[in-house]
Amino acid sequence: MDNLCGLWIDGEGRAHLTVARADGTREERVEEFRPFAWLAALPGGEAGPPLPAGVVLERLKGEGAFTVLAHAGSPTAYDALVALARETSTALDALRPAESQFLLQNRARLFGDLPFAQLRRCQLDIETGSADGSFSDAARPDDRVLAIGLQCGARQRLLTLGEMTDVAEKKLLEEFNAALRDEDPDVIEGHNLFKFDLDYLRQRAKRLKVPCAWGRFGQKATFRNSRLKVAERLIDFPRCDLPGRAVVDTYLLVQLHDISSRELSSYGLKDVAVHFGLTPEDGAGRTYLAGGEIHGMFFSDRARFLAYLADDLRETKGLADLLLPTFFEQTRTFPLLLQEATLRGTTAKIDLLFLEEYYHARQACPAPPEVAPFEGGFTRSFQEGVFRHVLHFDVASLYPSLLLAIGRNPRHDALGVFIPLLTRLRDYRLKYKQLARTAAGSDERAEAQARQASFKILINSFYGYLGFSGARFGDGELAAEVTRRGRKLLQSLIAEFGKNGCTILEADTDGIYLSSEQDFAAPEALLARVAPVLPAGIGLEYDGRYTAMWCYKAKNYALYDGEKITLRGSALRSRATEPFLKKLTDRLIHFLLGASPESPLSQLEHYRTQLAARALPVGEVAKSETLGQNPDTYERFIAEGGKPRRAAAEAALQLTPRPRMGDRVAYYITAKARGKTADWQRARPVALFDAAAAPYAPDYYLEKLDDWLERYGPFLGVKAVTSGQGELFGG
DNA sequence: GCGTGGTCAATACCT
DNA sequence: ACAGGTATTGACCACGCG
Repeated sequence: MDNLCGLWIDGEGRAHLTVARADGTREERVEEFRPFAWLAALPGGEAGPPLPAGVVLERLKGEGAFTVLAHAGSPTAYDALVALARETSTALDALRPAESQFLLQNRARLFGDLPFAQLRRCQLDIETGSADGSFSDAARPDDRVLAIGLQCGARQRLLTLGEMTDVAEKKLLEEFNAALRDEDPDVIEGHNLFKFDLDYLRQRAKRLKVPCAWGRFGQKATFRNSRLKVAERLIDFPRCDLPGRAVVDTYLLVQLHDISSRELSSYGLKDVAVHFGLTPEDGAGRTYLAGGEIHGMFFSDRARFLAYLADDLRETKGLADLLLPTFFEQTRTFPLLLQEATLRGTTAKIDLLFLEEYYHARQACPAPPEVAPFEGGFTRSFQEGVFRHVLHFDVASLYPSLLLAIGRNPRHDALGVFIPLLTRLRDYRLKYKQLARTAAGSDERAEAQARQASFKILINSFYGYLGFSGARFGDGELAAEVTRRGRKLLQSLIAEFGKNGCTILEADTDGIYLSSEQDFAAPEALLARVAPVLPAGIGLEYDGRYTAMWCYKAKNYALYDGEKITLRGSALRSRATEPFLKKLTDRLIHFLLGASPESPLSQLEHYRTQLAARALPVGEVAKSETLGQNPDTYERFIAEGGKPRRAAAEAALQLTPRPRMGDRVAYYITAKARGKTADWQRARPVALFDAAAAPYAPDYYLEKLDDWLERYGPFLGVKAVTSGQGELFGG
């Protein structure tokens, strides 16, 4: 079986395919490609202007915003079509990139039945030096690329700079081009390679007049500014595309992974590698170099320098081993490139499956609908305080199950693609979930596990797709019907558990925490008594039990199972919280849940003393926030009198190089001064901490301790006392 | 100039 | 550019007070 491992549409409109042969080698083929686009009408009407040469129009079946399909025989014809559409004000909708058009048109997918282990992967990492010891900057002539590390399967190529000259650096960049050409990888992986490695190499290559010929078929890289949405925040990065290859940034994959796991405190390679167990916690066997040491080590101890580079490559590969298979699976499912699978959202992916059917059926396509705001899941905190004998139940795949139970396709899905697709994906997932447990080989089990996990994510996003105004086949009313049934269902469960003598503690969307001493030993029996209230096709599951639960507020609670503590909610685990307050809250929770005999109050007093003496490290008091906009944008905004001003953004303006949107900025608050009272006027980056000239303001942080006590004291039986500490440390 | 009480936007989190 | 719901924080404004 021939498996497609690379695809590129050239400027002449030809498709260049890289196909894996059975022996693992790669073969190139060229195929014809006819670009296409959807049009809202015949350009200029029935008696409109003549069509450009090479353009063929077809009227599509059915109703919809796009009733005409246009095929172009060449890129020139295609450009003429776009121009004609613009001149005649005819809405035109084209899939991007062209590679997706090709895949959709041929019902083809990348990788076919290629095992992940046979994907030709290459890790990349560069080390750079700076003439003056500061952070290396590609724009400075004398800051240089010292080494380029490539790891391709078992082969490692550590290319190094021969001498500190332009000639030598140019030679290094040329060697890199040659190495990539020889290894011919399907994928290039690196940690933060968009924002650092590739960007740095691009700048040096431009300066030294070396082409960035890193693509297949001898093609050059292209760069453009792009943006990725990771949960609530946007990340800005200079995207790099290589014809015929995928570029994968594990720094982005790690952040996408952390949306659901939320266990990472830093996204840096070294920390993440330890978290995932790729390197032992004590760093044994791993060579570490501080940023400032790298340049010197290149000359003083080359072996150590190279060991460090090799370890970076090893960790990067380990990360991609864990995080890339999901996207590899998606690429086999959707008509898109692997790189697109890592950088695009779920809407784009689901849209592609719809459009593939509509294209081949020659059916008119809708435009995305208006979606009115609608009510979501039922959420309520029923109790506050500490409870014992806690059980957790939840409904299995609530929203997908409800969608299938309703069985209705979105309003504009004339072909009825949605429900059959969801059914098929669910059946696939169940099949692979089974295989992940029972398959003979461990590789096979891992592959099945990756598939089922990837399908799970996809299935769960179908509901969100319906409610999104950018989804071509969205249907807000159907989404609203799903949540309405979900609320009703959860409330009937709450009532039923109540009838069975349980104390309901907290309910959120599809799950219920309750306390019941008599059922604690036999939760399955309780489940059997309650489950009959559920409609067919909806299953309730017993998910776990806990010796104690502290209920704080809606969506904010802590669980203790006798071994470990689980925290939920922004109040209890926000990464923006000052570390010393976070530690205090952790102590409180351990104490309340019976995991520790020590009251947090002694620690609180300790903090008071330390703060007063400014003995607490600045890292303990600093807040760290993710930037929601670029510092340059913020600067322009305030220059025009924009408000409100923000402490984190003000701190970002003080840093060089300036951080970007999506980066985290840690800052502390300095002393109050005349005309400088607000936080934003007193904020200073931790990176610029100066204990003598700009120490932190103890009174500011002592006040935070008072606020903490006022908020959490009642759970310890402490009445809130307002102290006058603030006056003692002013100025 | 300073505290207070209210609104609003931004951020981080949950299912 | 998948959804809505909740908690928290800080900026800002109007206000009263001195």
